Amino acid sequence: MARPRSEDRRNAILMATTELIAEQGLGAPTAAIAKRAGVPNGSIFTYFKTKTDLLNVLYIELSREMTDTVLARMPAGDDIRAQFHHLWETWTSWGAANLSKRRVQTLLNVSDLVTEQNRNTAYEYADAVYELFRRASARGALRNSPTRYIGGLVHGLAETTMDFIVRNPRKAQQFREAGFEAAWRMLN
Amino acid sequence: MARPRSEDRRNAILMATTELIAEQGLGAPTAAIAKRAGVPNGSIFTYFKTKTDLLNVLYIELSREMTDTVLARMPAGDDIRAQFHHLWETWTSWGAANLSKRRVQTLLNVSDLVTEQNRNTAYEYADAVYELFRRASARGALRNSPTRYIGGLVHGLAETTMDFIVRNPRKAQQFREAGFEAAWRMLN
Amino acid sequence: MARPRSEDRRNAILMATTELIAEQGLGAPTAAIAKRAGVPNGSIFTYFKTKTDLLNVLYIELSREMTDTVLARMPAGDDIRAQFHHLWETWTSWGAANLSKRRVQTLLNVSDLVTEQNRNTAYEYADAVYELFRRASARGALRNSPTRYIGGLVHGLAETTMDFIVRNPRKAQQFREAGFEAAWRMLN
Amino acid sequence: MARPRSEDRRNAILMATTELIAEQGLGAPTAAIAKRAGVPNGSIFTYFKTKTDLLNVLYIELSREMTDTVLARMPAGDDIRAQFHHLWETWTSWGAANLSKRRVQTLLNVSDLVTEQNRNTAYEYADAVYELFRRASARGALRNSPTRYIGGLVHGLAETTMDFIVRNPRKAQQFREAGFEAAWRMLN
DNA sequence: CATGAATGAGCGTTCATTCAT
DNA sequence: GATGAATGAACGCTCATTCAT
Repeated sequence: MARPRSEDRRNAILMATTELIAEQGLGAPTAAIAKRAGVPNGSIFTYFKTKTDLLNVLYIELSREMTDTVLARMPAGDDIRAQFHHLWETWTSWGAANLSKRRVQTLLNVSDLVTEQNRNTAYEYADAVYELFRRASARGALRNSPTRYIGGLVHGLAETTMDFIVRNPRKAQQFREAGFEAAWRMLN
Repeated sequence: MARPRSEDRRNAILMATTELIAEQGLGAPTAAIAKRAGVPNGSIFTYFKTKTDLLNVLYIELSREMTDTVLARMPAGDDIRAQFHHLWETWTSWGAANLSKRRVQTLLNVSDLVTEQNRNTAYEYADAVYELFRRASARGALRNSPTRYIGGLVHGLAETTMDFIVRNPRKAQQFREAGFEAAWRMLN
Repeated sequence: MARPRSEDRRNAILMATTELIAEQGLGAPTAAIAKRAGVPNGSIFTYFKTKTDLLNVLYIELSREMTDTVLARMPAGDDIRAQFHHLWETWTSWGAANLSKRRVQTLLNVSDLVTEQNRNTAYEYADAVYELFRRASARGALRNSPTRYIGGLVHGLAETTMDFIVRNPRKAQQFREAGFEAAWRMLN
Repeated sequence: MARPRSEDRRNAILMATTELIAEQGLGAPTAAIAKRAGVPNGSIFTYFKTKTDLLNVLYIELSREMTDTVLARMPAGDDIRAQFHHLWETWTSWGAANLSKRRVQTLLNVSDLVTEQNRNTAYEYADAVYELFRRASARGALRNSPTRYIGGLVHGLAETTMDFIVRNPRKAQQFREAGFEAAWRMLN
């Protein structure tokens, strides 16, 4: 009966958080976030219990968005190279096009604000991605390594590749292709 | 020219900084660092102009230590695989044995506190390392990629490998070996 | 005129307030009180104009309950000692059995939230009690002192006695008896 | 070698705290206290770790001051009535002359901010006072009651008496005398 | 130079009250 | 009337840096 919580406000806060964290780091003040989002500073805390909670939610949402992006329109069938290629392209494209989101992910990944539980949740959500890694590496040097380790390795390569694409966008295609080939060789 | 016991203090501060940043993140208060170092809190600012300056110096010192470590006892001659193997072993061993230092490096790498200039200085100091990467990849998929990019890719793999070694020390050798083989394939 | 289930809500709020103030002090948030009472937080302000108003009402209700308690089954007649004894017993028993209510009274008594007017209202409601004090002290050292002062003195003794009973319930009877005798001597 | 902590500043903070707590209650903001004391608001926390700590220190200091006051110039010898009278006079005089301090004591006494340990410290410091109570009541109704309980009873009487003196200063002498006589009878 | 107190802007969070639904 | 989100001033406390001693 009362005014319902507004999905828009919640999203505005999450977007503002992404922008400000990207600009100023994890220390970005909640008051500044609120201002950017166009809400009074107390409202942050009606939508998120603490700043840490806000950042955890953001972490989850960004992880999901990234996973959804790389899995969307994934080629069906058995052509693992094509599938891995699709993943690589959509991943690096998303990252290059979403600088703030990626920066926030990077900062949250190395911070100790995100709970282990939420890290696991994100991992599980990306199950299909890891399954792809596993299949791609089934006959290579990593065939006996934990899936999560393989995922970590690919993640490292993708991150570096996105960094260089962003720093030198004109050579984006070269980085993307060289990176893909390097990753594929690593797995095989 | 003589700096009485200054050098000791300076080092005490740098070590304390490493420990506290590793424990508490970049927000670790200078006063706490001073306390850990056993020096009065004002002293930090006689040895380093600002906290940012202190962190930049630390970044440089850690980079150098790491570079020195991987280059020490590097096999001479033409056996690039042996050389890369030596680098991989010393690197991951150093990282697994110096948790705090590595954590600080990670935090500083993603922070915007370290100046571009200092990042370059560290890069240049590691020249021989990058030269090794270049030679190791001279005939592979990355043969036309910038040396720094290649270095970034290897760095990503090493980081991931150290993370997993630390998290599961009993399988250290397996991660180290699988990681080496994966990196080598990536380069070739 | 009919107030549907209002009376229930009002009482639920008053009870919840008693509990929470006892637990957390006068700073207990209205939102927490509402939650404890099982009503939406806005409801507090439909039943009470402000938090201060709520506390004033509570003060009055607690005062009345206490007065009613000590006067209930009061022996009729002229035996003042018996009457004072009845009052002493019921008072200290009520206090020992109603920790939260007594704690709230204590906090409100020393706060400046309760209006002078409401303090007077409570005093007047307890008229018969004070009259008993006056008669009990009619020939003692306090014979010329204001009734309210005498009441204050007895109140102080009763409070201390209840504190000690609560802290050491196994000796309740000893405190109650010694306290009674002490009070009686004070008055005579 | 550095600037030493200033006893003056510390005292200024304690005095300002006393005044502001008396005026506004325990919720008086530390910033307002600092302003009143003429120090920057951060200074409060160089002299006291937290607001709670400040209040605990204040509690102790006020307790000591009161104890010192009532014991100063205490008549030597065996005349217990004279000694108790001295205590009663100095106590009620001190209380009537130090409104703010007494108000703060009252507020702290019922708050849960003061630790049990500090309450005990204050109690122990007042040892000679309690010893006097014990002797004064050695043959009365309270002869078998714990000293601390007896002290509590006397405390209640003194508090009430001071309240009435303050509210009606012209009758101060009457309250003081009647109160003394009442207390003495209670004890005997 | 050594020391550690001084400084005050800034932070995350709370909360009584209002008011849109 | 019932509901609970909206509001924003206020709070206790922190901290990099300065500077009196």
